[in-house]
Amino acid sequence: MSNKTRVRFAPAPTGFLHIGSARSALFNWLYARHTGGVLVLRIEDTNEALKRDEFIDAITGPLQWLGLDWDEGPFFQSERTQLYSEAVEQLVESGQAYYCDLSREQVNELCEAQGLPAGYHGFSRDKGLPDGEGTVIRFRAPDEGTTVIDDVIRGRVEFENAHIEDFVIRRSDGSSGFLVANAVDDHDMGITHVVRGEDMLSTTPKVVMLWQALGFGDTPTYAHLPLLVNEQRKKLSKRKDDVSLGEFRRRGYMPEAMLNHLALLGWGPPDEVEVRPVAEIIELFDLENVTKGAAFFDVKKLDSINAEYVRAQDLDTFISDAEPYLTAADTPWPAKNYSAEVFARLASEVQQRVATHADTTDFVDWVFNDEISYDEKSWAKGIVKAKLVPEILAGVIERFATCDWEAETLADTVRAVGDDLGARSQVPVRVAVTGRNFGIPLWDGLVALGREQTIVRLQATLGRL
RNA sequence: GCCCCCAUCGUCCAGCGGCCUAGGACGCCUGCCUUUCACGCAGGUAACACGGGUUCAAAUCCCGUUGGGGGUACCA
Repeated sequence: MSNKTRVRFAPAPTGFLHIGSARSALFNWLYARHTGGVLVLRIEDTNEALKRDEFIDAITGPLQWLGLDWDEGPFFQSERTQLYSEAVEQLVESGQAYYCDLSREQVNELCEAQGLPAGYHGFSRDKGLPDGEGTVIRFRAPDEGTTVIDDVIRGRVEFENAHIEDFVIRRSDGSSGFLVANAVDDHDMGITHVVRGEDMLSTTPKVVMLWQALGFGDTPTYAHLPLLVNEQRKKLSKRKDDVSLGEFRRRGYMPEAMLNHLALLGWGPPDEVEVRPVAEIIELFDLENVTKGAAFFDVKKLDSINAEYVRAQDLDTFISDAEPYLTAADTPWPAKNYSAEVFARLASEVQQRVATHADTTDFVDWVFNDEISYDEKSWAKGIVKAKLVPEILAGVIERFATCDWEAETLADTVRAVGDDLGARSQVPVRVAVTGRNFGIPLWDGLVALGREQTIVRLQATLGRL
């Protein structure tokens, strides 16, 4: 094997991929690409309950969406159990592991009876118990010395061996635990750098102990990434936090923007240019520059980055990316009202204003919907607080009845009405016709809406005053 | 409880002993542009957790305190 960098992304298939895992995958990928190395995808399904096919797509789908490709795998730990069993066997034979028939409850009782703090305390260590039903195998963790992790991000981290109890490496159902699988696979797959979340830092000495006990030689280099946290500064949780990558995709975020934002969580380019092509991120990325402190995933920032990516699209791409949201089943307007031609005329103005493609509907709903609803704030600001509104609306209605129904004329007409009255006429008209006091330029939309419908809305508003 | 990690604007990142009266981005606020909004442009608000050292010099190094987080399973 060459001296190429080999990293791995090794998620447990526990449902949808969340942004924390995606960030780990991304940093592994960036490092692999930056160094011209290899990214291995490994599914850690050592637990019987995790071996479910539908969970695999939940991992690979989002990775592909983000554009994170892997070079080897996916490998499934559930298909490699023989290797783990052999390793466990080797440890038992060499006296570095032993059988134990104590249940968790029994362990707790023993602790209490002997006045010991909670923990295992090697109760069965020297009993020479045989294998049997309900028996587990525990690793004989060294009692003295320290296990040192030279972490690329955190520096030297020391664990006193005395603090590490004899942990289970084979469960009572005969399956091997994740720690052995981890050591065996990282060794077998020639992993040179283990890049993962900081929540794994505490288990690292256990894996290192196994690694040494199995005679694997030098361990990989470790790099523990800062955690992604929620507003309460707690590790992101699937249950409590809004973290599904698929959900962000559904909400219309672009994968490039998501990737860009994720890359900025725990890392920053030396030149402080944040929004940039992935090729440049790869070029500039390095594990050495990864931050130590936990980072909060701020959707506001994502919105801003996404908006920048959207604005940078060429018009046709923007239109085709927005199209699914405009023709979805849940649009605010009846499907039959939608016109791709009309949208195409309004698209460039919409593109400048949306944060995501999904937002597109908010800017054109008034054109395609039969009726509008007035936004409360807009009504207050654009109608209640504006002056001469009845006069403006009446004036516009009168002239709209007969003027050319063409964008420039409509703009001039509204302006003229305002000028004649010495008032600002656009906002009241805008609220009357769209329901809001902000949005794309009115005129092309009005052309599409039609003279009749426009006048109906202006009169309806006048009627409400 | 025990073990481990972390600590610069509200948020994300820069700073790796002097260039820092701490820089950029997002957010927020103001102005310009524009008879809407947005974009763009010009400004503004806002941070080195605290206490001791070390040093001619500390946001940067060391120790402690406080605060936050992670781990403590026959989950990964």
